[in-house]
Amino acid sequence: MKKRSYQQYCPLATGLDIIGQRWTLLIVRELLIAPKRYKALLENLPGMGTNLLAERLKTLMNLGVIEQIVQLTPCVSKVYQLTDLGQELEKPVLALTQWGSQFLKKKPPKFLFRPEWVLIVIKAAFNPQKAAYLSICCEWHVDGLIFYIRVDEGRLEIKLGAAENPVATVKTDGPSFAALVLGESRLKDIIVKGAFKITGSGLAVVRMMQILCIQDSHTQSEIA
Amino acid sequence: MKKRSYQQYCPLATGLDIIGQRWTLLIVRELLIAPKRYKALLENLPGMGTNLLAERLKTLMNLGVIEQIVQLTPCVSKVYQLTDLGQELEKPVLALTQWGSQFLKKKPPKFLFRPEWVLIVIKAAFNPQKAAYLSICCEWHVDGLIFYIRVDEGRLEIKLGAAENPVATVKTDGPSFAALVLGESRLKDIIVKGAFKITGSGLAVVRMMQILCIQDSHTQSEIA
DNA sequence: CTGCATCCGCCTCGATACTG
DNA sequence: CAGTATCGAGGCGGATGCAG
Repeated sequence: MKKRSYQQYCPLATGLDIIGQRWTLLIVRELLIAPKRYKALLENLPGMGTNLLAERLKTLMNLGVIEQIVQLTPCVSKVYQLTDLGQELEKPVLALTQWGSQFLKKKPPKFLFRPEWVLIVIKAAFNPQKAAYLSICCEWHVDGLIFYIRVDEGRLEIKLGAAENPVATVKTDGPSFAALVLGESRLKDIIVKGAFKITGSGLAVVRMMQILCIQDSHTQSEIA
Repeated sequence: MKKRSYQQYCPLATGLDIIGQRWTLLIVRELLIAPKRYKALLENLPGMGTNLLAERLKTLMNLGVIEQIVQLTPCVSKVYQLTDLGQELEKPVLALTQWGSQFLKKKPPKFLFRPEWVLIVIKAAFNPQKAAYLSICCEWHVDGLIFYIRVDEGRLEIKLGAAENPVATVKTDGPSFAALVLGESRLKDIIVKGAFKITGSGLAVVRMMQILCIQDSHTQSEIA
């Protein structure tokens, strides 16, 4: 039960002592998307032993990174969620996500995929400057997952669930959505393939995707 | 020799497959400060097996994160340094550093300490808005380590070595420097203790430290 | 002396089985 | 559903050996 520590008076080493072990940041990723119950975490983290998950959750709770609460909607259940301290891990997670995305392209398609993870990529790649003077809200249905993306006054909002007043609704499949966001496919090609069904303003969707797709760092620095 | 992978089509998981193993990000931290030779890395990472360091370095080289070059100054030697790809890890490292710094305060003083690490904290905590309209360059001698910090037009520059035209030169010890940057001691108290010797403009040093010290997140959000 | 490679004991991890 | 218990395998840490 004793922990392995770097024993260094350094914030990075101290942080890694807490969230640097295997699987821990992936647990945080899952909870950044939404609070989840024990079983849901296990399902999204295949390969992780159930004992290890239990121990990680216990440790993170002791450290005040996550907490366990009783959720009332949509049904009564015990779920784990990030505390404010844990929520502050969003910045590091997004930074690592942005860095890691350039290695993703040549990955075998056998790997596990969840459309929620693409939402993190969008957050990581978001550039407020590109979104200036735009105000769009789209609802998405990707592999059964429903969420909306709202861009307004240079701010980005992504939430699970249906939107209130979307200007467009898009239905597509996970791989197409990922390829689009990662810049591996063009919107035009995916629409032609028929994997993209738009209800409402198509122009709004086009505009939004111009903002959300990953750009290479050269392009980004030009704009900044 | 086979690697353990998360097998997920997710940028975060992919990134962690590369730099998520034990010690790897600390190697990156060392190389973010300056290129180093094998032995120097080993000295700054006590507890790490020499075999493990060799294997990590090899892996990182194969992945294009670091490279080995022949350094000519100050003496001819083979050193490891970050590639452009590796340099892009600065953002994640700084983000994790900022997060981890709030856990640092109650750490036992027996832990290993290097003044270079404080430089990363300064970079992580730097807020361009606070530095607006300021132009200061100070040279520091901390536990024998010489470096300078330049603030100019909202930009921060930290480099090892002597400054060209510093408005002030400060000599102090590592713990005082760390306590100051981490906001655990006030500049006044450290000067009174005699652990702080300023040559040149004392006001410049005071101004600069107001910028460089860690602020709690509440204060930062007020300014932003 | 630096820059690794080899060997070995141990701790962590991953899979399965089991319990409240 | 939410964990706990168990155990084999593999990554890690320390000591040592060796070549340039």
